[in-house]
Amino acid sequence: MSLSHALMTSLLEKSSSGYDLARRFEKSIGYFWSATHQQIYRELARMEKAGWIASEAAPDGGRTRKKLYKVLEAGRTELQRWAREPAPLLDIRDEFMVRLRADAAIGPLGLAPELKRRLQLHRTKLAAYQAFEARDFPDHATLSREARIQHLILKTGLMYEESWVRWCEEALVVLAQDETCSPEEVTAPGA
Amino acid sequence: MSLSHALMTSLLEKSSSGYDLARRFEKSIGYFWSATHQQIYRELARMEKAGWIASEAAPDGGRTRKKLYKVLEAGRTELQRWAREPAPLLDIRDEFMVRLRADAAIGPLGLAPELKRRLQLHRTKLAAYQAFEARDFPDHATLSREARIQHLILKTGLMYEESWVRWCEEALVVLAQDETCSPEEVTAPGA
DNA sequence: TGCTCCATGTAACACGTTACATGATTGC
DNA sequence: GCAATCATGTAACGTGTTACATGGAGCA
Repeated sequence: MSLSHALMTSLLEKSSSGYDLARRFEKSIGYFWSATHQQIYRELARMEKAGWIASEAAPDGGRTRKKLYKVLEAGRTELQRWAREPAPLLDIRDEFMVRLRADAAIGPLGLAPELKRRLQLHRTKLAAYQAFEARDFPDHATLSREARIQHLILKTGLMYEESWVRWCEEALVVLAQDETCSPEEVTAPGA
Repeated sequence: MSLSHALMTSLLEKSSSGYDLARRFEKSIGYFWSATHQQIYRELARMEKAGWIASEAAPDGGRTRKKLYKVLEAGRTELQRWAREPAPLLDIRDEFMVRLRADAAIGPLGLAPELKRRLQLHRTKLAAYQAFEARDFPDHATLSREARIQHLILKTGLMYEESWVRWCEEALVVLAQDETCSPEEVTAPGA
C-alpha cells in the first residue's frame, strides 16, 4: 500500500514525530487520507528498518520521548520510483449504496433520516473546504507550481462534496415519493 | 463490514451460486463494489453458519458442484436491522492525490501520462454508465419505486465519472504549465 | 489428449481497526 | 494532587489480496 509513501510525502513537507503525523492525518491530510496513530507508528518503524527514514530525539533536551523523523535519500528515491507507477482508480464501495439497493429490493426501510444526516455532513465539509480555498488560494494568477498543485488537490475535495450535496438532495426527493409512511409501519413483503 | 449485506442484497434480487455472485460483482455491481471470489466464498460460508442464508445443490441433477444460496428469514431481518444503521461516509483515500502531493513537494515527476491514462479510463466508464442509463431508464415518469432507486444508484456513478473527467482535464492543464521538460530531466532538489 | 471454463476451496499475508497499556508533561 | 494531553507502543482481530490447489464439463 501507499501509507508509507503518504507519510514520507508528509515528512518531506515537514519533519515530524509520529504523534504530529497522526494529528495532521486527522486534520488537513485526513480529509483525503485517514490513518490511525497505530498504523502510523507501525509504518514508521518499518520505514526506518528499510532505511527510508531516520529518527532522532527531538531537540528538547530529552524532556520528552518525542522522536523526529526525516526522509533519507533512499526514501526520496523510493518515493520518486513509486510516484511514477500507475495508481489504481479508487472504487466507490459506498455502504449507503448497498442500503439503497436493499431498500429497493425489500421495500422502504426509512433511509431518509440517514440521508439527511449525510447531506448535513457533506455541507459541513464543503463549507470547510471553501474556507480553506478562500484563505489559502485567494488570487488566481500569481501562484507557484506547488501552490497550484495543492489547490488542485483541494478542488478534488470541493468537487466531491459539491457532487454529494447535489446527489443527496436529489435522493431525498426520490425517497420522499415513497416514504410518506414512517419506518415503523414497514412490513417485510416476504414475512 | 458489509460485504455480507451486499451479498444478501444480491441474493434477494436473485438466488445464486458463489461463482455467479463473483461474476456479478465483477460486472454491474462491481462498478460500485468489488470483491474477489475468495472473499465471497468465505463470506457465504460464514453467513450460512450464522443462519442468514441456506444452500442447496443446484437443480441440474448433480452434474456440477454448484450450490444455490438463498436468503433465510433471519438474513432478511438482519439486513433490515443493518440498513437502518448510520453508514460511514467513504473517504477519498486516492493514491493519485498522494502522488500529486509528492510532485508538489519534490518537483515535477512526470505525472501527465498517468493522468491521461486515468482520464481515458474515466471516459470509458462514463460512456458505459450512459449506455446503461439509456438502456434501462429510457423514460422519466413511469418508473416504479425500485427502478427509481436503481436509477439513483446509477446516477452516483455518472456523477462520479463526470466529475473526474472534468477534474482530470483541469489537472492536465495545471501540470502542462510545468512539465514541458521530460521526466528524465528531473533532478532531486535535495540530492 | 489437452485446453479452457466452471465451481469451490485452503493458506498465507498485508492492511486497517479496536482495545489496552505505559509513562511523562502541562495546567488547575 | 489530579486530570488532560502528549507520546509511544503491544496485541488481537477483521477484512482484503494473492497464490495455489482440486476436480469436473465441454470442446477441438
